[in-house]
Amino acid sequence: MSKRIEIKNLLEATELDVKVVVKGWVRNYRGNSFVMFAALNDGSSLQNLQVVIDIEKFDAAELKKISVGCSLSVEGTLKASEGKGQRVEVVAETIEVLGIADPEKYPIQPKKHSLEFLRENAHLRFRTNLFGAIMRVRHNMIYAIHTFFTERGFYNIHTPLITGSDCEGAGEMFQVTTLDLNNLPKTEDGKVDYSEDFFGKMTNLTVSGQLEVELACMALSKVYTFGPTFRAENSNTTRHLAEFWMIEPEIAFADINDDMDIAEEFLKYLIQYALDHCREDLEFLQERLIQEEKSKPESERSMPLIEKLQFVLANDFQRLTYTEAIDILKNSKPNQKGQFKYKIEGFGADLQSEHERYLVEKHFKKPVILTGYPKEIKAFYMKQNPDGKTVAAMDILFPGIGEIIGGSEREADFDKLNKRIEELHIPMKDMWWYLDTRRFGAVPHSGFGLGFERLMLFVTGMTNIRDVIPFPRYPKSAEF
RNA sequence: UCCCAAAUAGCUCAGUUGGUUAGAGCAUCUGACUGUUAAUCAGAGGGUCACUGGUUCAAGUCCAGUUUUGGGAGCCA
Repeated sequence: MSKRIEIKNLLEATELDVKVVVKGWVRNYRGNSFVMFAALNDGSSLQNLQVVIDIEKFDAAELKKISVGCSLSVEGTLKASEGKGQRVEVVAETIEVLGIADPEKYPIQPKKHSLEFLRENAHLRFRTNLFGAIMRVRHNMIYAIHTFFTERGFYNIHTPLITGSDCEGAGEMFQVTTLDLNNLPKTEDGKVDYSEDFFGKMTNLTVSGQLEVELACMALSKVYTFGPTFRAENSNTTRHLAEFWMIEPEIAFADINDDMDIAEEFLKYLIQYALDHCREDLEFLQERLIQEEKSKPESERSMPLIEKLQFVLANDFQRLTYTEAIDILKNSKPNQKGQFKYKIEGFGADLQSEHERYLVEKHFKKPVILTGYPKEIKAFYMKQNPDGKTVAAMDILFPGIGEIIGGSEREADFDKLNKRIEELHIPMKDMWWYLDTRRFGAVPHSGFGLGFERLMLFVTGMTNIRDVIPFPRYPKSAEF
């Protein structure tokens, strides 16, 4: 007998009445004392394949082993379905139960489960329609990211996950050590003696690959890093993870406008790719959202998922400066009526998520790119504008997500960068290598960071970031 | 970390002003039914009411602490 055929291919097959081998997991099992029906799924498609089992032809003890969650290998004939719910089905001739799933103990039922329950069973949640769809979309987005950059002459640089610099400034870090925590070597003044540690110094998991990818940029011109990043912030929200994946391109000879152009093109490319390659899964996700929002009043319901994605493609992102945004917010109704928790008084205010949401969801009603932030609220490496008070930073704000991309033109001038580092008292003794990019052949360059799971939230319409990554890591949670 | 809410059967939930033996639907098990679509119908089993302590004649219900979960905030991607 031939090799197994993936269910996706069988469902699309035009040649019927042929012998096939199909393998997968039973999603549903029902019938009567004469004929049983097993809905089989192998992950190749959202759709299940119906396996028809004529009870007379099989050993009763073997059939008894079949239940929801078990794995089967089936040989049979692909036929036009006699029933109404599907085009084709496989009439089984031999069935082997590869692995049983005790129905008293298997937690995934053929019904809707709460996302909380599935998070507690994250090891099994892949076996649901929802997480199958999410993981297929996730894979397609990963592939599209590499395709986008490859097509444009970018090189993928693997930046280190273990870093010896402690001044990246992007958040709290997880320490990496092989020292015996119960018996730490100490220096004469009583501090931990890191010269005894594996790397001979204190090391952490990276919070960003940007500084390293800038080094490669100063030779390869167009580069990107796409890897996991780690933040030890104690943040418990639907938008933060302790371990998440970030895409950080860095482009030589590009200014802040080039940076915005490519960031917008990038996001639109990824959304278009999802629409072109994940249609069935997106339709499923859309339907799920519609069902979920049925309890809400009509005015609070959001645009259907696919329509929302198409809307983003069809419209230019609204570009404006931080100063212009402050003006809009200052004069906005909620600000004047005191409906904002943090009132906008004028230049210098850090925008809170309520303000970003107002701009994106109420005022412009589309994605917004904000530029020219006050230097005080942005990172040290951003290019200082001639006005002496703002930097060439840009944030892309998406509805429902908030900041999806943060980027900037980098300060290429050694003296200006060094002065900023001194002003902020950043400990740069371990960062001599970064400053060398400005000492030797510095060029204007720009880049940005896209939080991959935030993109996934937008594309899938999911609302909790813990549901768009296979194994979420967040405070008090590293079970699976 | 802060604010608000919640934790009852495998799952989703109900449980009145504190008062006999804590309920339902789904799932599971048994049976019925010749093609089902989250099949249907009948019956059965299934509970340390998150944990610890307190108030009370009496606590799933009230109080305190702890843990976990959800929503929001901060930090950010």
